Amino acid sequence: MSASIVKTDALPGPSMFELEHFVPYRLSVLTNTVSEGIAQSYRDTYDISVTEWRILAVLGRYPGLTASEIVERTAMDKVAISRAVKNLVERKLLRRATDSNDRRRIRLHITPGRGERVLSEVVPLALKYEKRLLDALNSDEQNALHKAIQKLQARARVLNST
Amino acid sequence: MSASIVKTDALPGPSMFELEHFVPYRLSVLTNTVSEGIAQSYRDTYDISVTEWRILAVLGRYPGLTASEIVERTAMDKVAISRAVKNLVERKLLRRATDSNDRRRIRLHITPGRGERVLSEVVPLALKYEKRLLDALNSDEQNALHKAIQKLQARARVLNST
DNA sequence: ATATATTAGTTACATTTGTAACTAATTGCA
DNA sequence: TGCAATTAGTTACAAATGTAACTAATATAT
Repeated sequence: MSASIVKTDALPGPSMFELEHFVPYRLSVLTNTVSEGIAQSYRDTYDISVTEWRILAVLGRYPGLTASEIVERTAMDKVAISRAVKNLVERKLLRRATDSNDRRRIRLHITPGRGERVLSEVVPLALKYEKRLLDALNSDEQNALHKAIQKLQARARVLNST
Repeated sequence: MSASIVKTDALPGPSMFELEHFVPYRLSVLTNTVSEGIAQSYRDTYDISVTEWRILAVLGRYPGLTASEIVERTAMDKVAISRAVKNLVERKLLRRATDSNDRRRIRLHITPGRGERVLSEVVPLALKYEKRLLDALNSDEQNALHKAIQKLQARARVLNST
């Protein structure tokens, strides 16, 4: 242990600012920690990125969505989705089907084989992580969290659009 | 508006999963929205990345930290910090000073000129965004949020380490 | 005292991500 | 009809990020 002593006080005034108390920063650190933890739980066994996992998850619930519809639903970037879909199709986790009414659109489905299997195995892992995470909060605290996320998300959208 | 009707129901069972209700996902979307909003508020005027802004903020509060000490405090990557510091030094927002007791270490200080000025202008922007964001919550809800973030962060750290 | 291990920070390279330009199909409207 | 504008998705290139190897300085152990 070295003897580095650090001055921990600085000028008061307008530039006084504690990053560790700054909510956007704390949210960012928390999100990164959680994402990293969940990715850990499936990355080694299945070889899936966060984007890929989200696409599988949303297509599991809403089969036949197009890439654009996934964009609308998930706030992910359309290029990111294009790339992830390409990869998932190559690995036979997804199947493409051109929409016969509008041949620009490509409907996406999880393959009955590999796709369904991977999804059915990864979903429980994700839910288990979420459960163990939320177990840190009692029921009231969980409700408060849900409400806070919902309200902050709505507010942030408004702030950014103006 | 085209006539694309989408099946919105899927098989029940273990793979049934609603991404939009999944807390890690909701946290991620919220964090991205908020980060984007704050970055917007200073990116155009000052030319600063999120990492650079965090380094300035923490050095404003704790002058003379080394890069490693910033790593410990901020959960940012040491390579990211090295690069950002290099950039900030080139732009004369930071000054390097080799520690005379341990010449591996480089103490970092915000420059009295440009550095202090940029920090003193960006801090209020960030705080203003935070305030407008948190105004979506009443005082009780804000306290609940703080508590939730703190507890979840602690839990996530534990989950990831095991 | 000297060899070995550790620590701070940087650099090089590969991978990922973002932005903009592009192709193909469809729509709107003159 | 036919031609401009829009939409879906991809591709190409640039910028950002991550991983690992590296240099320099210090600490440790024999």
